[in-house]
Amino acid sequence: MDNRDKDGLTEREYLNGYRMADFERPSVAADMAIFTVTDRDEDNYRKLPEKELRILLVRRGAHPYLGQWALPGGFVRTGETTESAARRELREETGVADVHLEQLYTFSELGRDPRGWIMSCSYMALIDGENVQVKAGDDADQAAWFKVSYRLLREQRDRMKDGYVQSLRNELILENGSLTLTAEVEQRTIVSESSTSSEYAVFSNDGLAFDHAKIIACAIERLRGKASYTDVAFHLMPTLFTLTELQQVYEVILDKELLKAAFRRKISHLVEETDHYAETAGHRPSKLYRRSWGRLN
Amino acid sequence: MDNRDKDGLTEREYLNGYRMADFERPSVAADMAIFTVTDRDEDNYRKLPEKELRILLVRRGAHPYLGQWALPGGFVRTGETTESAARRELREETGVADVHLEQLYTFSELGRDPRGWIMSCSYMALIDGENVQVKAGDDADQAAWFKVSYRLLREQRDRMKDGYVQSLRNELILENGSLTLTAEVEQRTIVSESSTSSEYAVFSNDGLAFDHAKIIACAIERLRGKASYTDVAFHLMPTLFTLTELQQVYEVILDKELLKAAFRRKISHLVEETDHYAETAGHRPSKLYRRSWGRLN
DNA sequence: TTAATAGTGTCTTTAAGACAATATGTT
DNA sequence: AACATATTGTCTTAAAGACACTATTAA
Repeated sequence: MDNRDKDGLTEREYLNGYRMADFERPSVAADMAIFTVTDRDEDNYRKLPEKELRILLVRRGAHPYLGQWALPGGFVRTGETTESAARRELREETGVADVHLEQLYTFSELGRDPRGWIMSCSYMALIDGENVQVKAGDDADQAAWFKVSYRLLREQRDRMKDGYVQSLRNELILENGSLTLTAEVEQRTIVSESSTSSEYAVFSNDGLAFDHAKIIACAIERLRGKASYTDVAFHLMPTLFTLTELQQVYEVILDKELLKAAFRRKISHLVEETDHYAETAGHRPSKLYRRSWGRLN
Repeated sequence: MDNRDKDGLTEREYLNGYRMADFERPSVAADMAIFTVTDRDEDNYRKLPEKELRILLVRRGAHPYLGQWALPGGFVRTGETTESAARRELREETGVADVHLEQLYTFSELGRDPRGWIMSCSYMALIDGENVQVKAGDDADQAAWFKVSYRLLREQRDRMKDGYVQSLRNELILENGSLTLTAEVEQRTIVSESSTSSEYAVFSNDGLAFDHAKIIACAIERLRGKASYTDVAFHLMPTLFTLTELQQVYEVILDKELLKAAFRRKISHLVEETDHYAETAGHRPSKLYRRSWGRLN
């Protein structure tokens, strides 16, 4: 380890004399798509409540994008990793510490923030519905949970000489009470012999700050993807739950109905019965299950 | 849009007066795991050559990690996105422009670079074997293609009160001629009711600079994952190829043998026959296929 | 003819889709 | 009994695994 470089310096000597080169550096922010699933109030008390996927947004009280809604987030500070910055913001915003957090993507397009050169390392967080301490809906921090809808509007595929271009136009609708934010996000994928490249473009955008519509689209697609081949969705569940609730959570994530019998077969090895039953309401009560740590695959 | 903030400023006024806050900012590098697949020379000319997965590494000519091997990469400069920085480095390093490039993960652990606060936004690139202009093996830029082997050494799962901890210890071996770099990378996943978190730790490391063993592990796992449910692997193929070659490429990526009949069924809708045949060598010649742009799913 | 690979056929196993039948609470 | 959901059974369909058989070339 006392290798010497072309100037005859050891590593220690080199580093002692090292000044971080004097070029401009970007700011890096950690922004988060925090999801939870909640019950929608049901008029008929004998019917089961429907589930809704919700995301936490914060109303901006300062320029830029004053008054618009943004993902919770903030700059990564000295001594922090992007993940610890995300956790700090999460704690500040929701008071919850123990949540599922995973990195999504780092956005670095020029001009994504009018204040200057700012990258966003984005994260997805999942919180179980019962842990959602309010701080939502109240006006304290101007944070609120928005119901999420993300649906394919148009699909187009154009054949090229050596490949094709595929455009998936999705409509993102975020609702909180009478407040509705909408955006159209297009995912354009160019596939050729030598490469596949995919990027998001925001078409219309009503009420969302920065490029956060892109980040939200990216998060939803990640959530859908992982829900179908991993067990992340369990992080949206409370400790005890019924199989119907579990299925509803999958359905609201995937935005698609599932067959009951097949669903139960598929997740049977991930859960185990308990002795408890759901407090019933006008019909046969269902067993409560918990997540099983037996042998998963 | 002439919203005024609490100081009575419009957005334009605010931005004109805005100085990027004076806290320290990180440097951001773009580092790349560039893969290709090449033939191994075969002694018996009647046998088919085996395929090898290879990765491009660069020998460091300066501190830190002088003399060790690193992923190609460099700092993101003003006016660049992380992706354009990656493309620039790729062009400088290989001369190839049109390759498959996808973002992997942003590493930001403190101390990952002794020079200071430096994040790495990592990318995976795939180049088809025939496009690999040398610049490999030659000593020009001290860049070389290393054969990749990444195998599970040990798997362990410890049950916890509300979850489990899983450790997957993998051995990474990179070979170029008589030069061998090795590292043991452990992926530790902690699964609890409320979260799943996964991180890499490097145990032993012989010859790889920085935390690049982690990045390489991450890239290999991404490549394996995507190969099994997308068609990225085609980006490692030349325009015309035999089905056996295609299968070999899948096998070398997944590090596992596949059944011929099943494999052909599975990829049949992704390829189309041509009139050409492989130049034969002591046995029945095989048809050449090309990628099909018909209807993919 | 033999070595070696190319290409296909088919039986089995497993998982998913579809849908119906039965069970058990409350009102 | 009627309502509403819970839970299970089973037939069908589709995909994957396993393995063997036939085909075709050069040496």
